[in-house]
Amino acid sequence: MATGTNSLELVVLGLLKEQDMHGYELKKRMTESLGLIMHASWGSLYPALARLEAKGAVKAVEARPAIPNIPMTGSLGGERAVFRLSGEGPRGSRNKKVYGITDIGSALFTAMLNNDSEIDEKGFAIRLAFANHMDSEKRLKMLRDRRDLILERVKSSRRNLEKKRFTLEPYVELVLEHFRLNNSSDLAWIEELIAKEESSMQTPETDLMVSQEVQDNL
Amino acid sequence: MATGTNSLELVVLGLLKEQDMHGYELKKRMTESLGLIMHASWGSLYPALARLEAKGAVKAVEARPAIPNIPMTGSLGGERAVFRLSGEGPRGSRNKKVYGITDIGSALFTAMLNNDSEIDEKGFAIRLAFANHMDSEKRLKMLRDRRDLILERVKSSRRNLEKKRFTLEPYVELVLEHFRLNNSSDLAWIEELIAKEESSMQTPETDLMVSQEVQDNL
DNA sequence: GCATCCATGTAACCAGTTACATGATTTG
DNA sequence: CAAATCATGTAACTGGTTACATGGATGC
Repeated sequence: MATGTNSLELVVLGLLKEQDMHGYELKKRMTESLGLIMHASWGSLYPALARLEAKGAVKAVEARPAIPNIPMTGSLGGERAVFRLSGEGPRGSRNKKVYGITDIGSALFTAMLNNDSEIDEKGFAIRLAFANHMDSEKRLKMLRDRRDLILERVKSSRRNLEKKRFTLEPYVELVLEHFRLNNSSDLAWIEELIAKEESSMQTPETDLMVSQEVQDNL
Repeated sequence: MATGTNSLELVVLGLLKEQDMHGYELKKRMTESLGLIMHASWGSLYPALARLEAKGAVKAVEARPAIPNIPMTGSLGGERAVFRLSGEGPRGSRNKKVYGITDIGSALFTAMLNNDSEIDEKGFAIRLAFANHMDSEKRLKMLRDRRDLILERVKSSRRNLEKKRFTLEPYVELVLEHFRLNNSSDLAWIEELIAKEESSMQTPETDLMVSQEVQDNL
């Protein structure tokens, strides 16, 4: 069972990796930055958080540390600040349940992100959105898999159209044509990403994303 | 609840409108002609058929009386069915259960097709695919609604990007950019369809919105 | 005569939705 | 102090999925 393909949990973990947040904030942030890609309703977000908490992937923390200008280094193990921070979020804090990601959560995030069995459009977009947390081999593999999948789909559609023994209704033809165009455009985009990825592999040093990843794993 | 916007049922009815079919055939046909747009699994198709039958929207018929225009290789099956069938139930010669659409089904199809509350991408594509069964006013309304929705989405995304107080991860930016491009392309396509629809309507005295837009374009 | 398609269905599960229920805090 | 917004959650439902169970027909 590829039960690890829960996109929402992946996104929650990905956002909590950046900074501690409570549910409401999480959703706001989600729609603000990823709104075009995906969205979540309260009825899915809170249960997702509860599931993650039950797994030990996230845990409630007392307060949110100030938005770090510099990536934190020593946040592990030590108690988070018990004191109120003067310049914190726009609203005061009570009743809020601020979540932070745990080591288990980080591991789960990586596992979900690297889980190859994801195939659908949205899942791909989400994984790609967090692709700076993957190593470039995995990234490349994901891109190539996606390309192959689309290619296969297009080919099979063309095959079906050729051997078709029936007349398509006019609007079906229209929609199909548009979908084919979209597929081509997606394909071109992915090919471009693959090319970029490949060329950047040949100059492995000074890769921002890699160094970020290294930082994350510390 | 039964009035829901069930895409699968809509498609089933739409296909049965063309010709009588049994479940297996239905699915084959579905993936052959609409494969890029949607797909169904056995576990969803057969229950959908059962639901439609329970509603009286489809019923099992003996053989396929069918559409004479489209040459089919299924005449052999028809012969056999006629041969074996005398007092038997609607369940055909083999174990096949050939379905036909009823008047109720036709009405349901129209109702679903004209149901405005549909908003998501797939639902739109499917409705558009069967848009030759809508009258052109409804078609136009659907197209405009879709255009407005995408427009709104793009605007809101742009708004969020402007006021953003956080740094987007690099790949998020990348994916977002692609989604924005896709939205633009969709938008252009829909505008084109709208224009075509308007020009083919040629009933200037009735539709206020059309005349307004025509004025704008002058 | 055995594999492979054709053909129909059920059961368990899954990720998500809408609608509901509740209450705290801020602001005009 | 009322309205809006912030904030968290539950319940019932929806529209699917995969895996399973079964068996007839075809073809090699």
